[in-house]
Amino acid sequence: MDRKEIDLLVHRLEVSAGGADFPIVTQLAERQHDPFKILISTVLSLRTKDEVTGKATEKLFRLASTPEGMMKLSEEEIRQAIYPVGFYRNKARQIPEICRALVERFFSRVPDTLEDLLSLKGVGRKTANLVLSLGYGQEAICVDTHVHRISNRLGLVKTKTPEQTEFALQDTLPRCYWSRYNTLLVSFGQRVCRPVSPLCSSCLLGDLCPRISVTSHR
DNA sequence: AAAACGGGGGC
DNA sequence: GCCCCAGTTTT
Repeated sequence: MDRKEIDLLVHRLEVSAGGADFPIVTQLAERQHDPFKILISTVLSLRTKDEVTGKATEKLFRLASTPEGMMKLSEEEIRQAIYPVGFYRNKARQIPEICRALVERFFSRVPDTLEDLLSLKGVGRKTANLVLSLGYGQEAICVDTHVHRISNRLGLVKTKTPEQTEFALQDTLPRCYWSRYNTLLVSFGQRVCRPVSPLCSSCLLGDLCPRISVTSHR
């Protein structure tokens, strides 16, 4: 795919995804420039729907809004605040640990490099790249299941794992699109090009989509 | 009753 | 690479 086709693809994705008035885009924008909030809400969001995690994040931040405060919360307090995100074993336990690590190792600040972020227990490539992209305004490709699935569905990459997708997209997409592509594909993936029963009738990709029986592969 | 959900860790 | 984790909603 050459530069012109990529430009067109990104533009059509933008239109199909509903542009800036899509709730997720708005929500993400509101959290911008607060890396700590982005980090915590992303940990909460793992395998959980976004509307749920948005509310949970607000409730949790009402209890404590800094790493110092949050590391003192008990698992039970956190569990109550973040209901019903699920996966409490991981989340309610990891959040104070992450906060403690921030305080002890990073002067109570969220790191702004991939390596430092990945050193936090419970933070993987998806979370780390989202913090870089949204929290620090760096161009970073953040690959979740939506980005992985659709990038392959569109034939943009041919990869097996999310990590391979991340590197393949770095080779394929011009850097100026990296962060935009993240947000776009998440909206597009949740709203239009869903894992099952995709809404092809309201998709505007047209001939840019291979349209090989959409149900036959992810 | 299954599958799905902005994954990550341990091995 | 594979397996485990584990709660709520959607199909």
